[in-house]
Amino acid sequence: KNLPYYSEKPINPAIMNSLGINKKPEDTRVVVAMSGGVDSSVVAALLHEEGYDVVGVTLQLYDHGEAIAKSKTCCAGQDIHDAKRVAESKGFPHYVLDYESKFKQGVIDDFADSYIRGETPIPCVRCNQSVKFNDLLEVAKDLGADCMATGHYIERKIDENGFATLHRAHDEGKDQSYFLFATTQEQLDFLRFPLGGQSKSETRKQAERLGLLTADKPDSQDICFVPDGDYAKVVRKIRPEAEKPGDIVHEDGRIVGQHKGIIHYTIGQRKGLGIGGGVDKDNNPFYVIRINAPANQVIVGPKESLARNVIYANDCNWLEGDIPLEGRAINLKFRSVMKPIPAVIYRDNAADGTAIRIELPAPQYGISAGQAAVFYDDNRVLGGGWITGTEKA
RNA sequence: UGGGGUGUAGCCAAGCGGUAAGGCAGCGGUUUUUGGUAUCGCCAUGCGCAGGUUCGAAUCCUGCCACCCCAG
Repeated sequence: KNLPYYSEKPINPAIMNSLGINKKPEDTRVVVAMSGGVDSSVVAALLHEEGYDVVGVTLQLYDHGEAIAKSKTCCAGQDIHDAKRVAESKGFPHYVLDYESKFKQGVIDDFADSYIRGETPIPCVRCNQSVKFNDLLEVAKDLGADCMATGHYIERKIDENGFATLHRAHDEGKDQSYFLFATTQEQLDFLRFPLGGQSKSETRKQAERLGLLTADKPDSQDICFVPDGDYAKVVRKIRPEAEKPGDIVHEDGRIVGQHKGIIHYTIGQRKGLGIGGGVDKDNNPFYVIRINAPANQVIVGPKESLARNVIYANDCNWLEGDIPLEGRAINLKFRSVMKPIPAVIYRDNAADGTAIRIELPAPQYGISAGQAAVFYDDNRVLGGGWITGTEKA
């Protein structure tokens, strides 16, 4: 499943429509994944304006009662109504699919279990990976679509051989490539990201020009299914047994405080530990260095103790022809908001072929298992994997 | 109850007669479709308590209290 995949038929740009399909727009059916926000609304309205056979689909992902009041959400409550009204106003069909149970199994449960293991999950990647680019994409195919478009800020380009490649968005501030590293070549062949080449402000302007009621909706942020920023509450609800208080242990072995339960912490975290001065000589702040889930301990230490120059990752997705065997120089992001840094990846032959070792020339801080390591060649997305551990060599 | 020491914000701590540094923690803002980081701002009308000296005391004096150490 993680083997490299190539399109059967290379695309000839000369005869393509704007979505890269060799048909007239009116004969091209495109399913637009509409979250209820500005971006996907614009995508749908724009394609409809171009004359495409647009079908809007919105997934209902989680509890609609609780989320209605929250403004920066997607895929629930008010957002579903907004998507529907955009479709109605433009006159293209729109469907709402109940994916609550799939979302719970594929995203929310994984989120909780990851925290319980002492990791730090990225539900947004899981969501793209499972519900959106797997399940919804299948639905789109069932609907007879030629492709599926989303409002993600990421660019899909056709290379000189006619194959689809992924690239960071032009609007660097909005680039979502970090959250889409798990997109497979097969999925990429079917997907379209019309906003990847434009800025958010352009999208807003288009929304206004098109008269969309979502034009002024705030950007979504935080985890969509966490209503008030209290993600621990979500974990607690699913796994009530998960929140056991325990010791905060200094890396030298001293017990320096009590924690509220491992799920409240992540590697690199400084705030919220409640450990005051006098523990160390210089009153330097403490950071979470490690989370020992079996012992129910949070291990803290000075910032230097966070330094790492080796990262291990597995379940890697590769969008380039060859899965790198050894010593491929790439640029790395292990956080959504960071400038890519140089690194070298080595394939781990001992594992199933999707595990790798990453070496960093300069140490980095606060890298947590459960997060993603995403690889770039300049702006091209080469793929990425899930961080399983780190090392100070 | 012989000797010595220390008592400054939740914690560490500077100041040693001129009107309370700094750090940690905490709180708030900014940044951000993950956690987090980073960054900016706020945070002691009062220095164990009570008197006294002085124009002026956390700083000097007296008494008391508390804790620590060494002797018992």
